[in-house]
Amino acid sequence: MARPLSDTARRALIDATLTLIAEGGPDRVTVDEVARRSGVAKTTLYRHFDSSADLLLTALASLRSDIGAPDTGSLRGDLTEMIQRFRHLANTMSLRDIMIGVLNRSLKDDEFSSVHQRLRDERTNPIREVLTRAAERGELRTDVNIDTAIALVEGPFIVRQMMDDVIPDPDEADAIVDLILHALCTPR
Amino acid sequence: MARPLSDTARRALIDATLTLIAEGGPDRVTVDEVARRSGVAKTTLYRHFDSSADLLLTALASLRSDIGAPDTGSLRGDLTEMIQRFRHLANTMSLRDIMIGVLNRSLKDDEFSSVHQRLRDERTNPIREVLTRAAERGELRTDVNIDTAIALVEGPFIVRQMMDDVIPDPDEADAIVDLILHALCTPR
DNA sequence: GAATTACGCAACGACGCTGTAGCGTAACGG
DNA sequence: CCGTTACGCTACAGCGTCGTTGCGTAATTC
Repeated sequence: MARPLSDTARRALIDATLTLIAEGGPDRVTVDEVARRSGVAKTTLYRHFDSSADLLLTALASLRSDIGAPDTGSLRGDLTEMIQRFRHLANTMSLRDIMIGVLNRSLKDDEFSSVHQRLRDERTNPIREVLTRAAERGELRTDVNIDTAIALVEGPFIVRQMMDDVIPDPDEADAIVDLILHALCTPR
Repeated sequence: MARPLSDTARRALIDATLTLIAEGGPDRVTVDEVARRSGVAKTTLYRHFDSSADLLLTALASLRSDIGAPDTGSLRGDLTEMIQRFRHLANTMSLRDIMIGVLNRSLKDDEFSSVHQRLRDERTNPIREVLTRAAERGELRTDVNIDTAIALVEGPFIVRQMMDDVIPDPDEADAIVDLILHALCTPR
């Protein structure tokens, strides 16, 4: 009948939430802080979202960490390009805090498991794609399982980022790629 | 002069804390629950420990996740054995919850960073050891950097455990080891 | 055996956070 | 232009957790 929920307010809320997430992961998001930063009253926040979790999950749903699958013509080229994009993404937001925060919440809340799953897919799908193309080109040995190969590719980078809080520099990335290619490719 | 702090109470507290940690990670540890399970009064808990964090850190300090470095004579044998031990450890306690929980706390508390660091060392040191021995035996290519190799070895398992919540079964483990050996070893 | 002090218990205060109530104001739809 | 309803504000209730207080009891040291 009368005044509808303002889309501006909704966006401001989600934007503020995303900013907080990007700064330090989900744990840094509190309704008071979101309200303060967005300039939207807390009461209004609850008119737009059922709960703190609802807001957080909605914001996370619009958090794109997609890295895409390049097609340079060689597996080495594709991997190097993907690592480059990954480095850029990790410099844009505190990817580590986000992953750890989401992971931690997913221990207790299935809704967050889905978010984690989606983030995981956005990371592995491009790897699967470039590996599949490499296989079609005959670059890969025929006895390698694709899922195992994916774990081998992303593993070292996940470990360096999550465990050591270090994003491999280009040199180290090249060294890792070398090892990966040795593992996966037909000897020539 | 008179009655000293009871070592029995202290142990009961730490044991209860460790049990809770093993069950579901640090987040499951609350002073009330520790007091309840240990049968020790909460007031007594605070006579033994400065704070909840103090108790938790003390308990974590006595949490051994050491996996040791086997010496079977071959890199393949060593890795397979280590994976076996890892599987056993992960079945004994909720290793994933612990790692994630510690990691999450380490985002905000440096004391937990040290714990994470120690757990990390207990995991990587054995790998370093078996890799070094493999290098001495001439199994490894001479151009592989040891730290890069470590990341390559543990990466796939960390990913499978932390991200997928799956502990590789022996078959998958073997497949991963095959890839690792292809990456690291001299072609023969 | 006496002095000292840890222990258990129950209750409570403090803190950070989520979510709500009441009310005046202003924006939007008919 | 009028009715409806979102909005902002302030204050507050609720919840889970940590940490404390006061007190009676019992263990341990000298």
